[in-house]
Amino acid sequence: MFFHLDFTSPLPIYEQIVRGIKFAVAAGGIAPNELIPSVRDLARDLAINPNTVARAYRTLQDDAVVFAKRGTGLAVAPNAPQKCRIQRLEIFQTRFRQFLDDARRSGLSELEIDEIVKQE
Amino acid sequence: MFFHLDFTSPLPIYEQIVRGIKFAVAAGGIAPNELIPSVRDLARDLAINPNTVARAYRTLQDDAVVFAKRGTGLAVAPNAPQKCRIQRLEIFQTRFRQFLDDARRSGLSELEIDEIVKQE
Amino acid sequence: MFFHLDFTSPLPIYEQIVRGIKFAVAAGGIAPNELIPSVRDLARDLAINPNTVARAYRTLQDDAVVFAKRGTGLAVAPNAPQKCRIQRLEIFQTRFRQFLDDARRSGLSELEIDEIVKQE
Amino acid sequence: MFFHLDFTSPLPIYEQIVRGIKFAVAAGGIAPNELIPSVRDLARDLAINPNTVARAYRTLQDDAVVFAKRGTGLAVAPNAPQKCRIQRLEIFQTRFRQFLDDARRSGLSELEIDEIVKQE
DNA sequence: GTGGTCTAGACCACC
DNA sequence: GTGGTCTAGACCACG
Repeated sequence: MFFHLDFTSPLPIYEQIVRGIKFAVAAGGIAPNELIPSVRDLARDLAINPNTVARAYRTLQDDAVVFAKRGTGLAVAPNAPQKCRIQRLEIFQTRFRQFLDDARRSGLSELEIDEIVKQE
Repeated sequence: MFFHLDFTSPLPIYEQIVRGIKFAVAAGGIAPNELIPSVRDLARDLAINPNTVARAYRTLQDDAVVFAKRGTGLAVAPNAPQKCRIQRLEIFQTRFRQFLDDARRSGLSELEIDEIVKQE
Repeated sequence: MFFHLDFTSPLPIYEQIVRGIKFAVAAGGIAPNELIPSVRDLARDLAINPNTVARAYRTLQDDAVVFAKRGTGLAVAPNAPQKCRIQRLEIFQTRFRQFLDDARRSGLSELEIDEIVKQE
Repeated sequence: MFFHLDFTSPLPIYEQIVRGIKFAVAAGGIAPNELIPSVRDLARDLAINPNTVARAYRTLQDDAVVFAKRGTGLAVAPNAPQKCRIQRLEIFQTRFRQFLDDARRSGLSELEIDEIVKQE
C-alpha cells in the first residue's frame, strides 16, 4: 500500500487518503493512466468505511488528479505527477513556515529553534 | 496581552488560549503566584465568549499550571514555569519530528527537505 | 442504565457521570472496545442537557478511559477496566481515610468511631 | 488553634471554620461562656479574609452555638457542648453511611469494602 | 468582584 | 447518525 493512516491525527481520514494518493503519484508510485485501488478494496485494506474512501476519491477527481474510466475505475491523470509534486512541496513549505512562526511567537529563541531543527 | 487568536486555525480557540498562557508562563510573562487575567476580562479582550475562556482555564487547572484562589482568581503554580518550558519544547520537537516523518514518507528526498528548511 | 444521578449532591453532575461510567467499566458492565451510550442518548435518559454529558465524556477521554471512533462514538479503551478498578479503589480508600482523619481531629474517641463503623 | 483548614477541600472555608469551632466546643476545648477568638484575630491566624470568618460566626450565632456579648465578643452558649457533641456524631454517621452506599453502588463487593475499612 | 455549573441551541466535520 | 466547538445567558458559592 502507498501510505498508512494515523487515526489519532486531527487531519481527517479522507484528507490523509487524498494526500497519500497524491504523494504516491508525485513519487511515481502510480503512473499516469494506471488505475488506483477501488473504493471497496482500499476501504478493506485500511479497515475503514467505504464512504470515507469515496469522499477522498471525489476530492481527487475534483482536483483532476484522477479521472473516471467508465466501468473500469479511476486512473491517474496524465499531468498529475507534475501537479502533485508541486502541491507536495507547497504543503510542506507552508507547514514548516507555520512551525517557525508558531515557535517564534511562543517565545522560543532562535537558538532553541535551531537546536530543535538540528536534532533531525 | 500575551497572545492573539487565529480564528481560521483548526486548533480550537480554547486550545490556543491554553497554549498562549503556557507559553507566557514559560517565557516569564506571568510569574508564579501572580494572577492570570480573569475569565471575564480575557473574554472581553479577545472578543470571545467567557465560557470558551473558562474551558481553557479548566484545562490549565487540570494541568496544574494554575490553581484557584477561591473568590480571588487563578494564580500561576510555583513550579509551572519550568513545566511550561518543558511542554513548550516538547510541543515543537514533536511537531518538527512529525513534519520530517511526513515529508520523508511523502517521497520527498532529503535534499528537497533540506531545501525547505534552509529557506527559513 | 449504569447509574443514577443525585441532583442534591455537591458532586457536580458531570463528575457523577464520569464516576458512573468508570465504575461501570470497572465492574465489567461495559467491555473494552464496546461503545458507551451516545451523548444524546444518555442526556435523554438522564433528562439533562447534552452538553453536561459531553463534558463528562471529554474528561473520560482525557483520562484515556474511552477513545473516539470518529463519526461512530466513544469506545472503552483496552486497558480501561484495570485502570478503573484501581481508581475506584483509590477513591474509596482516600475517602475512608479522610473520614477517619476528620473524625479523629474532631475529638471523637476511637471507641466512638468504632461504634459508628460497626453500625454498618 | 483549634483546627486547620484544607484549602483544597470542596467544603467551603467558612463551613470548615463552623465545624472546627463546633468540634472544639464538643471536645471541651472551649468552655461555655468562654470567648471564641475575634473575627480579626482568627482571620489573621488562618491567613484568610475576615469576611469568611464573619460568615462562619454568623452561622454559629444562628445555630445558637455562640452568643454575642455586647462590646466584648462571642461566647460559647451554655448548652452548646451537648448540642455540638450530638451534631458531631450525626455528621460522621451520615458521612459513613454515605460512604457505604456509594461504595456498594460502585460495584465494590462487601469483601472489598471490609478490606478498605480494616486497613484503618 | 471571582470561578463553577448547567441549560439551550447553532454550526461543523466526520462516517 | 456521531462527537466537537462556540455562543449566550442564568444561577450559585465564595471572598
